[in-house]
Amino acid sequence: MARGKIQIKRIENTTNRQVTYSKRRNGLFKKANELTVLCDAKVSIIMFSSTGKLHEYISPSTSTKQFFDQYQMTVGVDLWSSHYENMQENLKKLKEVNRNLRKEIRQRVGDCLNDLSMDELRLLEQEMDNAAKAVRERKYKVITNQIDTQRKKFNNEREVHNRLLRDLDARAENPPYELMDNGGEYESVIGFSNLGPRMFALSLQPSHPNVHNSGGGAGSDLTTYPLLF
Amino acid sequence: MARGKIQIKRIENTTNRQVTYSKRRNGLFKKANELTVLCDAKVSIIMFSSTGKLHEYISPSTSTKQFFDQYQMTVGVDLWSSHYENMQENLKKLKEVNRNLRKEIRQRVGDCLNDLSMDELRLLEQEMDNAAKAVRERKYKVITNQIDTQRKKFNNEREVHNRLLRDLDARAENPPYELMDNGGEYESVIGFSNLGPRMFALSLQPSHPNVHNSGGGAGSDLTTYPLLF
DNA sequence: AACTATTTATAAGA
DNA sequence: TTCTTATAAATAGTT
Repeated sequence: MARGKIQIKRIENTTNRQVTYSKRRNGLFKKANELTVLCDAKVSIIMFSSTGKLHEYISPSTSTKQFFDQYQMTVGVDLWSSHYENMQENLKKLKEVNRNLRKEIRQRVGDCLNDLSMDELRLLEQEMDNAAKAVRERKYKVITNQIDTQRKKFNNEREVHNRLLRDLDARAENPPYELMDNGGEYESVIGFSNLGPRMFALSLQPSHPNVHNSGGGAGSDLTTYPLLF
Repeated sequence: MARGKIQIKRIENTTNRQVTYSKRRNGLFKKANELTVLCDAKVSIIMFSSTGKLHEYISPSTSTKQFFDQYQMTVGVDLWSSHYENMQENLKKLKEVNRNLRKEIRQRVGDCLNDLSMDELRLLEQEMDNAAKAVRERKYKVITNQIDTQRKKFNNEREVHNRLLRDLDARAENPPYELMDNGGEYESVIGFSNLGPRMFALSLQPSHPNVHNSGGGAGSDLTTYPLLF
C-alpha cells in the first residue's frame, strides 16, 4: 500500500513475510483497539504466525475466557463437549487402573488368587518372600536404632547422675563451716548427711553396667538397681 | 481519517457509532484476511458490538474450535477447568488414590519401607506371612489339580489303549477266513500277528499303577513302563 | 450506499 | 528491529 501496490498473495520471501506479519499485526491490533474505543465494542483477535507463534489482542476489561464463554452462549454450540468426553475417558481409564491396582494388592494380601496361573503364583510367592525379607531387615534396623538411642540416652543420664553424686560426696567430706559449728542436737543430722550420699553412691551403681537388653517378654528395658541396705 | 481527523474516544451518537462499527469492522476483517494470505498466518477475530451482536472472522481452513484448542495448548491454561471443576476434583482424587495404591504395592514388594513405623512394619510383616501362606496353599492346590487331571487323562488313554489291544487280540484268535486260507509262506507273519498284540498288552502294564508322584529332583512325572521281553 | 477529501497504513529501502 | 517516505488504502463526514 505504499511504494508500489502489492498483490494479496503469499509472500514467498521468509524475511519479508515475517516483517509484513509484524507490521500488519500491529496495524490490525491498533484498528481493533480503535474500534473498541470508538464503538464501545469488545474485540478478541487471536493469531498464529506461519511459525506457530501466538499473538493476541483483547479489548480491555475482558478476558479470553469470557470471550469463549460468550461466543458459545451466542452461537449456541458447546465447544467444551469434546473436552468433556476426553475427561470422561480419562476418568474411566484411571478407574480401570485403580481397579487393577486394588486387585494386585488383594493378591499380595492373599485374596483373589484363583485366576492366577501357576507361573504367576510362583513369581508372586518369590516376590512375597523377598518383600518379607526386606521388611524384616528394615524392622531389625529400626529396633537396633531404637536400642542404640536408648542406650546412649541412659549412659548419658548415668554419667550426669554419677557426677552429681561425686560432687555431693566431696562436699560431705569437706563440710562447710556453718554445718560443723552447731549444737549437739544437730549431730545426728550431720551424721546422716555424712553417710547418706555415700550410701546412695553405692546403691545406685547399676548391677549390670553393660547389659545388652535382650528384649525378653514383659521385662523393662531399664537396667535395675537393687537396694543395698 | 478523512474529511477531518477524529479523536479516538467513544462516539456518542448512536447512529454514527453503529455506522462506524460496521465500516471499521469490514476494514478489520479485510486486513485480517490480507494478513492471512500474505503471511500464511491464521487469524481469528470475534467481536461483540455495544448492542451485543456477534461478528466473527476466521481464516479459511480453520475453525473456531481449533483456535480455542490451539490457544489453550499454546497458552498452557485450561479454560475448561472451571466448567468441570467437579470432574477435575474427581480426577485429582483418583490420581491421589492411585498414587497411594502404588505406594502400598511398592511397600508390599519391599521398597519404600523407610517411612513406616515399627507397628506398621510389624503389621506388614504379619500380613506378608499370611499372604505368602495363602499363595503357597493356592499353589499346592493348583499343582494337586494338575497332577490329578494328568492322571485321569493318562488312565483314560490307557483304558482306550487296552481296549484296542483286546480287540486286536480277539481278532487275531478268530482270524477272518481270508487270512487263514493262504500259502505256507505267510505262516510266520500270521504267527507274529498272533503273538505281538499279547506281548504288548503285557509289556505296557504300568509297573506301579498307583504311584504318587513325589516330585523328586530331575525325575519325570510319568509312571515308567519297563520293557518286559 | 456512494462519494471524496483527508488521514492512516504500509512496502520498500536504509 | 526501527525509521523514513512515497504511495496505497481506509475512512469521516457528506450527499
